Amino acid sequence: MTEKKPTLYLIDASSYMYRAFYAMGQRLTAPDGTPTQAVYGFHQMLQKVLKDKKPERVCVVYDPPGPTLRHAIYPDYKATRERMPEDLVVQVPLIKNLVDLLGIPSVEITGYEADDVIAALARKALQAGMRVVIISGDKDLHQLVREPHVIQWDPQKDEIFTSETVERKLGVRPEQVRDFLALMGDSSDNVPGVAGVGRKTAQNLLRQFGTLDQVLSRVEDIKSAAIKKKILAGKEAALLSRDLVTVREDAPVALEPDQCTIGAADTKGLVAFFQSLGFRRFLDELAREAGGEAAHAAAEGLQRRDRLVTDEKGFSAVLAEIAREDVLSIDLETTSTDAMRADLVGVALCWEDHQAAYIPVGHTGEDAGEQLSATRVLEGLRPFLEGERPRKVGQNIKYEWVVLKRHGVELQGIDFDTMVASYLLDPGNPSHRLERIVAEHLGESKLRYSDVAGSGKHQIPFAQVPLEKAVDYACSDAETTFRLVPVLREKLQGAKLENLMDTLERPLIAVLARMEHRGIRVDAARLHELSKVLEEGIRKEEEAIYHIAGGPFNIQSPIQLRDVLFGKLQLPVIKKTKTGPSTDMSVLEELAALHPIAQHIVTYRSLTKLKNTYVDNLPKLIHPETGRIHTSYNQAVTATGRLSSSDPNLQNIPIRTEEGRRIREAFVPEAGCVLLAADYSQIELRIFAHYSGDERLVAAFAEGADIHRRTAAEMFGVPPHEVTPEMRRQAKTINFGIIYGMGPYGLGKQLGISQAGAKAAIERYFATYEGVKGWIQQVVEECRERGYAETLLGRRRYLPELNSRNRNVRQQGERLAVNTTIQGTAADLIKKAMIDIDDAIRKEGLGTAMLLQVHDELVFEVPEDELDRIRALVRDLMENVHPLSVPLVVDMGWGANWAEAHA
DNA sequence: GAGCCCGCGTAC
DNA sequence: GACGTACGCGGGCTCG
Repeated sequence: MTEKKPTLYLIDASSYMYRAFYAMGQRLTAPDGTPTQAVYGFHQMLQKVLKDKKPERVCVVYDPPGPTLRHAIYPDYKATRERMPEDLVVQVPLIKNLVDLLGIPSVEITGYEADDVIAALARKALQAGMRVVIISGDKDLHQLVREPHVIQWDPQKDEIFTSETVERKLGVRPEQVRDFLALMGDSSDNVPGVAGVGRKTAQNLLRQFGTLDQVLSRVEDIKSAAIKKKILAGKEAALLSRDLVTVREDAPVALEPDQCTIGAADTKGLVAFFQSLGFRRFLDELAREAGGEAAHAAAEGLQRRDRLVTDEKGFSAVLAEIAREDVLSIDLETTSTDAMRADLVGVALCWEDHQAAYIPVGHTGEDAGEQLSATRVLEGLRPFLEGERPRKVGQNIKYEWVVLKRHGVELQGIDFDTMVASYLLDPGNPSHRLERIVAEHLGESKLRYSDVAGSGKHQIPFAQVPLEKAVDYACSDAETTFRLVPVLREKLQGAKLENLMDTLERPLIAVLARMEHRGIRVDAARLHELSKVLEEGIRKEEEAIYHIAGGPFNIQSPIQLRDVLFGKLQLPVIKKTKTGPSTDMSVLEELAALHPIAQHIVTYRSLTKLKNTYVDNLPKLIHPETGRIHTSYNQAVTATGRLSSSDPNLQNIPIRTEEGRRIREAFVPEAGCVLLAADYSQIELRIFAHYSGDERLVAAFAEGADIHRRTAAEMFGVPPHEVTPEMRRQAKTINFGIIYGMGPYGLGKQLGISQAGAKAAIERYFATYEGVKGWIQQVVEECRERGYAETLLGRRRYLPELNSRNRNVRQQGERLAVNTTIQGTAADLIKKAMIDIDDAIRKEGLGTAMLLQVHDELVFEVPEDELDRIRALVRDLMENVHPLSVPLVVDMGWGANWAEAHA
């Protein structure tokens, strides 16, 4: 039996600090706001090493602050590196503290990079007869690999680097890595390498000559004259680069491999440490594994105390406590994510950190046992829910509002919504789910819905979830929401977003809830008739298409359609998508000149679109009890601040075509009412004029001119009455294109003119409106400096694109800067108008209901005798929502359906 | 069969 | 690669 050689694990700290910092995908923070994601990720990495390898000898190696020997050789070494982000800088001492608390030895030597210290320690270990595992993802360290004695391992990607894997990855053996990097250079460390020699050439040279020295001494043997020339010219640079990339083994390390044993962890210290950073998961683990009394106590302290309330006694105790509180977090558990169809299953409440209560009212699982009735619970809670106090907070509390309203309770005193707050802090983030918000702002992981109810087809209704799990889940929702409130409020304050929250988004919640709850009446019979008409039209188009194509096929299948158009019929490919030739509208329009099938496909598409998306689906969404359609308005989706609408989306109901308008005819008012549509005329262009301050643009709006006609007249140098429809169309396209940041290419495509012609048109536009160009440049620059676009009411959207080194990405950022400022301001204004109008309607006790918002349009259901009053009120509040340097103008129409209201 | 992506088309 | 913001449909692919 041979004694197993001990192994020394050398951890390259910087590598994992940076990676954890950037790779988490989300920003974690401690309760006090300190960023923590690098600490979190670093600890995860350490745990993986400790658990998987149970190492006896470990050493964490840090990079020292300040210059190293390499800077003496080459002052520009790592000169292109950006400085360590401040959010990471503050985490470095935390990480060092963590390593010490865990009892893991560490070393840092002034003037020597971690790589060099690792090499020196590795050499010592080999001499002592040990094996070495280098823990790092860094390719510079590949040069030290000498299996079986030295290997490199990246625990995060679980990648092991041996001679073989290094060769597969880089195309050279580990001992050639330094020469390889010396030849090709390393842009991340600003190592120059030989100009003109890249990865491939470097590989080929080393394959032929073995080492850099051989390459340089046998330069005459290089076959390619061009490469020979580059090597001769770059000899100095190559030698310098080799000095830079070579890991040296002579760092003065006092620490001996034998001393690198893990000491006892300071459990008490770790508990305090994890507690201060809010790492509940690690605390739990510590309590489970270390079993220290202190850890148990601490985990206990952070552990929620959940109360399950199933009887009158428990419920009255809860009510008595709530009565004394200022803030109440509420989360309803129900049978559906659709608030208009949801029945109550339970109520979770929280009014104190780390404590929550769950009151089941509709559990049907085997373990359900005694429960209070929904009616009883709502009656008991009513005074608190319908009063201003306690103030109510929730995650997407609009949902609670609608469900409660359907259960006869009108929620008042909404104080805060964590979803909305998270959205305001970073509207570009695609998720504002509670689980993600908790991870980002509390640094905790949370029980997920799928953890208790399963997912996919295994998902069970919440009512059947075992009560114990249900309590845990519901309480965790209510309680984390409660604790998020002060954290998010402070962050809103820090970002100057508190006012936007308090005066716009929060008051909007109840307005939207009322709109959703009210819904809009839809004439199903009318849609049914339309469906038949469309069906007949579709049948005819199908027939024509099959006839031309010489047989039936699925026109809705892009693959089959491509086959017919570009295979069978040999039509030219105009445009390509990722997967093949495009068949979209712009392509078919071009093909229409060449072949009759194209027009039929366009018509077929438009008819099936209307039928499938709208006509046949809207009736399915009519609520059985109200006979109306209740869309959901999402307040936390768009990057610009607009609302979005879904289930169904009532913000993209057709209007531009005749058949499309037939669909709007099916949206009708209640008997005795009319539908009133009020839309802002050219709101985005007006905002653009306001911001740019361009005198002619402002004057045009001040005079009430037809802006597209005016633009055409100015650009083409003709009097307004001589502007042709074609000229006006071009001007209109440019007006919109400018807001979207459209370039000559896009404008040319859109107008069907040459790119040169489009370029000239844009130049004419800028010459006409002299203030525009300057404002665009100014707003882009401001956004770049601040890091975000800002709207009139202070809404922010972060635009990291503006500092990208990639030109395309940067230009994209510039378009976003302009467009978000405009679009987001329009969103601010109509949201404020909605709040003002809702207020006025309620104050005056009117019977009118706001039903829909379509970005620049509001739709109301108005009792006939209120129409005059409402028209005046809506116009006044919309037009005077906020003073701008141009007037805001509202167009209105009304009638017996939504189409008529637009006439 | 569920879940996801793609191409496409509707709105502002 | 080139014009911003959304939602949702049908086809078709992947995965279990």
